Amino acid sequence: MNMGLPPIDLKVFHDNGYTRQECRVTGLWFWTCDPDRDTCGDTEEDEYTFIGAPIISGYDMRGRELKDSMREAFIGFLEKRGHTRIQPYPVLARWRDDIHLTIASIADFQPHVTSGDVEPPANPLAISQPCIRLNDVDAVGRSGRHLTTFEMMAHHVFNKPDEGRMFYWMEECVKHCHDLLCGTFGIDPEEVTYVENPWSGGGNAGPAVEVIVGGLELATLVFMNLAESDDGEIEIKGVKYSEMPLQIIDTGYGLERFCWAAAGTPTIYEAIYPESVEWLKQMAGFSSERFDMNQTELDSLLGEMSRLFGIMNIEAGSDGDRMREVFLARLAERGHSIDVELFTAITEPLSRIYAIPDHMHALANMLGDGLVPSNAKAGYLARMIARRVLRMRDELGLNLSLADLVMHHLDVNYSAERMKQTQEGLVTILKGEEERYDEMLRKGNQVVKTAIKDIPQGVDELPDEILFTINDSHGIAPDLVMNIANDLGWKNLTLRTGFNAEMAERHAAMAKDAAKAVVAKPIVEHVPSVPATIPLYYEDVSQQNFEASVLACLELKGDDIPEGATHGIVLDRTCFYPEGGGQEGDHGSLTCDSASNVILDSRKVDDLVIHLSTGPFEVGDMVHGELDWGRRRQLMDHHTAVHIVGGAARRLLGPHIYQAGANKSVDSARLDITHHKRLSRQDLDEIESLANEVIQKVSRTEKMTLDRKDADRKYGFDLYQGGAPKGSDIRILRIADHDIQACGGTHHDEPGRIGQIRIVRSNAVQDGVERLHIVAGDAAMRYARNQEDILRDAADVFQVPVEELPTKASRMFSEWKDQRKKIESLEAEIVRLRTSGGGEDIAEVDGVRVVIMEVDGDLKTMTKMLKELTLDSSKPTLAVLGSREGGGKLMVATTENSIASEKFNAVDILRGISSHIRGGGGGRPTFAQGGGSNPDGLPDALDAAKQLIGA
RNA sequence: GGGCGCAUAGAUCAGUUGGAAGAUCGCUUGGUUUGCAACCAAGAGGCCGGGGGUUCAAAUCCCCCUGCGUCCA
Repeated sequence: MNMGLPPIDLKVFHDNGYTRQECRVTGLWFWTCDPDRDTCGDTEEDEYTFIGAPIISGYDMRGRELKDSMREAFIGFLEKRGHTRIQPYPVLARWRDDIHLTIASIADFQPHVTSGDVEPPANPLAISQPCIRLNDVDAVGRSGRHLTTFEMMAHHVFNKPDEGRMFYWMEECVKHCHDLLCGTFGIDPEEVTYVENPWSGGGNAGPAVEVIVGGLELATLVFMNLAESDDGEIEIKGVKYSEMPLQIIDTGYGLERFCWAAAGTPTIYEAIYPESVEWLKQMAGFSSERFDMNQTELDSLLGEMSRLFGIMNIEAGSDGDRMREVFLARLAERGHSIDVELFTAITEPLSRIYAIPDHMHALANMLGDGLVPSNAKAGYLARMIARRVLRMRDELGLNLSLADLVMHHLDVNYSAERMKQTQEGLVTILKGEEERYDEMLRKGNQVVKTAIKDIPQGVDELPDEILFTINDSHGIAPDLVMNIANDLGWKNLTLRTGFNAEMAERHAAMAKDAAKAVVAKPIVEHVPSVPATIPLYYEDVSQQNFEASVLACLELKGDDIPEGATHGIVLDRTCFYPEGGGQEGDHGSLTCDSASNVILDSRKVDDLVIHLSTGPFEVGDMVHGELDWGRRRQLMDHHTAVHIVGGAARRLLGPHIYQAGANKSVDSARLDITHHKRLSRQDLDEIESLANEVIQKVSRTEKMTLDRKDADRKYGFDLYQGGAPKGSDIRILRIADHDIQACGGTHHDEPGRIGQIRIVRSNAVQDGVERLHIVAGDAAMRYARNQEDILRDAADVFQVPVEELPTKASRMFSEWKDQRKKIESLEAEIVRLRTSGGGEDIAEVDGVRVVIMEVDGDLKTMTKMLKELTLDSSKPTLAVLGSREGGGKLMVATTENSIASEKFNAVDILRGISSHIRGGGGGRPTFAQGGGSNPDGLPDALDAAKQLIGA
């Protein structure tokens, strides 16, 4: 067995004088042409060499202009060498269902191209793909090099050696890279090391080369030719792999890092966002004078710090205090002796000034692609970024809104032609986010106040549970809680070292618990190996019956089987549409000479349609299939209507409207759309009107099947509203220019057949996703009739015409309220009358008025009576009331703070007498109440009370 | 996708182990003042989100629904 991978020994290395060495620090093998070098370049001993001394020359510009030239140089170089330029994909990975954001250029081609099912858009190709990665979001601004959003420049090759298609492999790939670095960019070859470091992930692996330039990893070249396999002959990190037919070159060149190496600025942020950094420094009053330095001294210090950060690994959650000590000690070794205060005073504001433009860029990328902020899924990521910006803005004391920040960013750093969202839409969304953030802070203050009000002001720590709950449930981070508590007077409070790391661990543990995915049980145990079912429903959507032969008859399994269905029938062809794309499966019947069965549902398993039948057929039977056409037509009404409503919503509300889910049943349809605020009835009316206009105006829907590559190119990724489809052929439904999407459902050829569309109501599925409830065709009429029935029934109750229902109902309601109040005051009056006189119920014991009587009424009425009796402090009273209602009720009360309450304990008296009604009870010493299950014992209970008290 | 929290007067929110529905602001009326602000006094204003359950007793405990918030993946 061949353990591991062979050395990467290429002609291009030898031709350029490179030799293979083992790194003294990491133990990795690497190639270098510097005779003195014994480290691979990416170690804690290899400092950046380009700070203040650009390693790539000829790029004096900064910011957007620098990025544009660098990108152009890269792609232009590859174009000259036979690569085709591909336009970047969106940062929202809508063609995938496993990730929200595009995290690498290769993500564009996963899973269909990398699996070999679909041809790449070009081969070999060159691209610069905007990516977003939020794993290291805490390090952004602090490390000098981390970014949440960056462009991954790449050349990709998809080889199929078995089919004789081998474009190029390692040798040519590394040569392209080396020629680019040392030729086009003029980098000194001694600064470049190639580190052998096999790559593995997601079931694939292969040899890989990390390209380190001046101590910074500028690129990675991955040669993916292995797939996980139990009897594989190559082992990497304990997993066995074998070669696969598709061999892919996946490279990644960090555009921003090239820019940094060409600019030689203290941090990467000054290279790519220089105007923003300057602007924010000004706005925040950050200048060298503030630290008693001149600009040169400050720059030199920052450069030194950046070099140090480059070799010290700052991990989120590591011990900040210790890290800082080591850092400051090493900084002092380099002639920059500063104390902790100065260090903090410089790095805290600066890290925010650096992070804000990066975060704004990520926001522009995400929202620009039409993302709507939300409390779940990808939308949450955008909200989190927006909140981080707002938080940093507040900490910097900037008098700027999120909208101000984004406008500045678009103006200075962004190429607006990339944006699908309008600038106006962007500003509206961000204004909404800022309002929400302000509201969260306001509420948070209140929450903290309530949570800590019983905690003594002298303590120095808050219970962990309080901090966890406030963070998780109210969005107030622990250190913000400290600030708020401090303002409220708890001056000694501090946050325990490592608390934030503990909280992160806790969240990680929770996420682990939640990871147990529920997999739906298959409805058949074994999928038979018979030819794929031919779908007649695509050729003619109005075909209602057909002849077919039975290929398999299966036993049905699982919980998800309709009542009465016993067998799954597989035919060679069918008009039964199987459940899919939110459209429910068809019903109907199958008949042959010897049997006739009802079909209760149709499902798709792999490429077979399974007819859920009430009985079996023999394999080989010729059957006649008959569709429940009323049901199917209604489903088509609803499915087609959903497309039309979605298109109408997009046209009226904006380009961020995207389908987040849909369901089409017989009674109604649901369409979930992404939108940043709740829809009003007026919004719904407008969408409804436009949808009905479309039905009238568009005479035919257009259906076509395209190769995925052509579909992507022609219509873009908005096609995949219904989710990421599988396979290489994409069925497309087009309703004029109104709506175009990939969809495998059945639709009317003529939209007019729907008749009418009504949007019944909307509700929020989650923040940022609005669910529209739609009825169309006959269902719309049934719905309208049903509504009218409800109205008529309600009107009959009030005995008024339907038109007068609202007036009548509101008058009845206010009368009911008035009368309720009147009854209350009358009850009080009765109590006053009953308790004011002398009578046999009233006695006096030791100067305390004692009232013992049986009354009518429930606990609430009795409570009022007791109030009347005992609230007057000039007449100290002990009252015992009993009622026969609900099994018998007893109440005992004394006048508070009087001789009555001193002499008598209401709870004791109640307990002493409640046995007579077989019950219990309790309360306070001055007010007790109880009940039982023996109303007839009430007189005895009251007599017992008299004896007990001595009245 | 998973977790947590909230819903009480027109507004903002308290409400302890289940046992008498509250505060502040606003509102109305009266007083004070040339007038306003301020102040004093009195008063009105509650299906405690909806539905079910447990209990002698639920704003409070349990379940479901609706609306809202928030954290994590």
